[in-house]
Amino acid sequence: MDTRIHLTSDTTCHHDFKTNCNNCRLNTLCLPLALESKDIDALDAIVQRSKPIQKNEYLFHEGDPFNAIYAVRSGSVKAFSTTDDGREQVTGFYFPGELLGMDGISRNIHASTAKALETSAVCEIPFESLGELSARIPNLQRHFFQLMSREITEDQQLITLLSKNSADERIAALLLSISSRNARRQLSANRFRLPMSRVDIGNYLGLTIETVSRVIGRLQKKSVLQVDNKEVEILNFEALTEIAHTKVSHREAS
Amino acid sequence: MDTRIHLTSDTTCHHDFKTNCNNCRLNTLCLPLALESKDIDALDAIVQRSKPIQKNEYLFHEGDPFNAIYAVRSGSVKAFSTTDDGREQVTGFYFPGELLGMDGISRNIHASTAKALETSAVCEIPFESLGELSARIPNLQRHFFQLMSREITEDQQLITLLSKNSADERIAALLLSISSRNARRQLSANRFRLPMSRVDIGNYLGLTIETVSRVIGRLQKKSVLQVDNKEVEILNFEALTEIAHTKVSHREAS
DNA sequence: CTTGCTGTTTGACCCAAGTCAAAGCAATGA
DNA sequence: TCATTGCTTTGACTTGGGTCAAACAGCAAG
Repeated sequence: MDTRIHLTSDTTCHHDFKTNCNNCRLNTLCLPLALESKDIDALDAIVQRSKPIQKNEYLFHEGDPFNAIYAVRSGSVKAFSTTDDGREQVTGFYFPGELLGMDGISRNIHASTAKALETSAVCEIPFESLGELSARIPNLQRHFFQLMSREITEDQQLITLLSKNSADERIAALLLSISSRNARRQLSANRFRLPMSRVDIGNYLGLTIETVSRVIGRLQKKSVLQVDNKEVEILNFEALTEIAHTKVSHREAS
Repeated sequence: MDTRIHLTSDTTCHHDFKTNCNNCRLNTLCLPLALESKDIDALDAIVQRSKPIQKNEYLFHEGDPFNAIYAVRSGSVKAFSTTDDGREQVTGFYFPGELLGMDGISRNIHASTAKALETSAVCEIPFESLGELSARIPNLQRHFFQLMSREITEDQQLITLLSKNSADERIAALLLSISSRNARRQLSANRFRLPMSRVDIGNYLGLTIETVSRVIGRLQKKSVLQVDNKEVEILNFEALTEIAHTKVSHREAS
């Protein structure tokens, strides 16, 4: 049998209520989506919940053996990989209800490092067990395929953003992405706190911090945003959307 | 006009011998990898082979209902998506033994368009059947998870390339990628024909055709490459590798 | 052969974003 | 209280690669 230390719901006693996938507020976003209650119980049985991890703590490192994928329960996490020459590339920010670590499946080794941007709680989903369960629950298999596929399409959107869009467009697109992910969790789409630093934003979007800062300044001057350090308020949603989609007259391709 | 072609197993009679996954030269690269012979037969039973598709014909279009993924058997294919404002972003080039179309799983609609760069043959793998088969053959499920994960890691490498590297580095990296994929298929790593146009290269790498042309010119002047239109010879592999990894003194991040 | 079409190369110029430098502004803590 | 440390902002300057334009090369059709 499985020799991993088993975290029973007992270890979650620190919390006010017994956490499980069935009563998790995020189960309409996360892996349990579209599962029947009994299937959620089966999934729940393999999911391990840990006590919160602190800001700047790591969930896993690039090169670590891959055993599990992770779902963010609260807080936020950034994933990044390190290039040959030691530079980092932030490949994603993950919010509650979102899954990370799927890039480790291909070589059975984590391809990126995951670091908490703030105090966060995560669910660990052992991949071996998830595979077995998927083989028995077609809906789970399909849904997991879909989540991996979504990661692919999101990466491809980022590729397009980096390849074709100006600094202003990139920043606008990131803010809109965060906004819509907030909305998905019933939080304000117009007012939120950025959990990541300017450095992280710049790194993610392929820009320097100076450019990030200047763009944000520019958007404030245009009354599109109101930014106080990490607190963001979108004053003009329309305008921001407009900026994100502005076509810079590139020549047509292929 | 819709140039899509209809794939039925009947159409494979045109070939000299019965093609199947078991005797396919690519079965050590493709989906059958690591399957036992009888499992390969099961996979083979769901795979549909078509007669070759011509240059510039489409395999599927962005927005089409998603039913199958595709494996390139010969030739080459490019995938691209179209942005709101009508510009294209090439998201990948696919060579024999490589799978494409996995970005369609998430929304059950193809997220990109696939177009043959030259006369090519592909295998169509109905996704529904692949899911069922995966549930019965653990190795197949695992391998397919791995192939999707590889797509993710490769997209993330492209993200890093676009976000952090100069034009020279991007071109060098692409050439090395094509070279190593050729080697994987027992073809020359030093001499090959680029199936895609300069426009496609530029589009993929986030550069204009002029820049692509200039960089290639520069690499020829340095005797790293010998290029005649689409024919490429790598004269100095070391140097090319060096160029691909050159650290442009960016400031450190995060 | 010429004409037209499509893709590639080359040159001259320009600008968005990178670089360098310095100042501002929290938060922490002795 | 005032250093200390780590962001973030702002300004002045530079540059890689984009833009525009023109020439060139390959190839198919007439």
